[in-house]
Amino acid sequence: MGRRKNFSREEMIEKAIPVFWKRGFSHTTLEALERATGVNKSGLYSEFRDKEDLFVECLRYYLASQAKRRLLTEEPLGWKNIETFLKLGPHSKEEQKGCFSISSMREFAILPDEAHTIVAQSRATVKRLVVKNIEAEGSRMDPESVAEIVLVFFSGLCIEHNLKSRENSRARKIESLMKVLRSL
Amino acid sequence: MGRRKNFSREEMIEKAIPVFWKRGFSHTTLEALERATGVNKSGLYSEFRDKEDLFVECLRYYLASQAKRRLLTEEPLGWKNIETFLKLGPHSKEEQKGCFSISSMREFAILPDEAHTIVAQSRATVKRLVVKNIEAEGSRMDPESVAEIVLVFFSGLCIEHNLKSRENSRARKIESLMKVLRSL
DNA sequence: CGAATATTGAACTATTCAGTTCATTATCGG
DNA sequence: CCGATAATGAACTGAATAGTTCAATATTCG
Repeated sequence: MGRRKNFSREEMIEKAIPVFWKRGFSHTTLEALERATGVNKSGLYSEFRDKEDLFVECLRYYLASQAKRRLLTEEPLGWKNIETFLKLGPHSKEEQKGCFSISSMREFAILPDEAHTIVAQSRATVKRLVVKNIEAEGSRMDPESVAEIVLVFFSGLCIEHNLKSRENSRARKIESLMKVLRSL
Repeated sequence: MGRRKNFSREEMIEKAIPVFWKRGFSHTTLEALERATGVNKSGLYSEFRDKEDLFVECLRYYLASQAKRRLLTEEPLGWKNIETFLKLGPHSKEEQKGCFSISSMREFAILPDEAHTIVAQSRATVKRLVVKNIEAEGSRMDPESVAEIVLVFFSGLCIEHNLKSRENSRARKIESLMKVLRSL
């Protein structure tokens, strides 16, 4: 045997995500990725086909790790989960604002179809979970319709993280929506 | 006198908008701008300081032209205007999906502060108009809160235009929300 | 026409960046 | 310690791209 790797694929992905997240695909340079991961181009290209491949893997990994948070599967199902999803789903760190997946939608025009597919799939899954939580509350309105409202609102929240608004203003918006939803 | 210009600043801006809108600032090349405007670099740089300057002017122009549509000031004020705003505000053309202003939010990290200011201002104006329309309906809920829901929902709708969903699915979402709002 | 003025296109520069190559260095098992 | 193997860093390549310059060309007014 020879020398062992001292970085893992997973570590690289984890460290690359904030870079892509903040700067977008187009504006992220290989140099920035080297700096963030601590792995130079040689290592980078030994592990990933190219920048695009790394990006897609980041997206995949991000969505998987979001799913692991189980924001929408906590028992008992209901409005509380949806509120948590809206409050804790979008991130607020300087390097990671909103949702990586929603942010990358803006670049679909220049991203491979795969990115599109991954995001669409994850979106479908989230929607199903939201529907389940609404059904559990037995609302008078059609759960599908309410779920769609929640998802669009989530996307809006995420993208608005780019605006310099205060944390409590976001919380207030979520509370307003939740008040409306619970009254249905 | 000498030869007259055969392009106007305004024409250039109008033709540049779809390019920036579709590809984003970062991924838009000068060559693409030359092709779209029919004006070559010389002319381009005689009229604008640089690519960034042109982008900011596009943003400004876009927001002014959106305002001119008066989607939210049609008398009588009320839910109907808000519905129109949600339905007709976001565009659906291949080159112009959603809202140019919302889309450019994704690139705030690499755009001049001016872009941020312009968008924030326009947003404040739109919010005030939405509030007025809600007040006109005399809803039981706080108009400010409802307006915020509408704006976040609008942002969400715009960004979701990047997804390949059908036109009628968008219409359905808007109708669901309007049904909820009118019931408040 | 001719002087004045403006546009245009093309060539040029300098920089940035994705991606490649390779010689050097480190670490492994035996 | 040795031979095998793999990571590493640095130099390199080629293409793309923002921005500049300027000579050639077109248009205007008198």
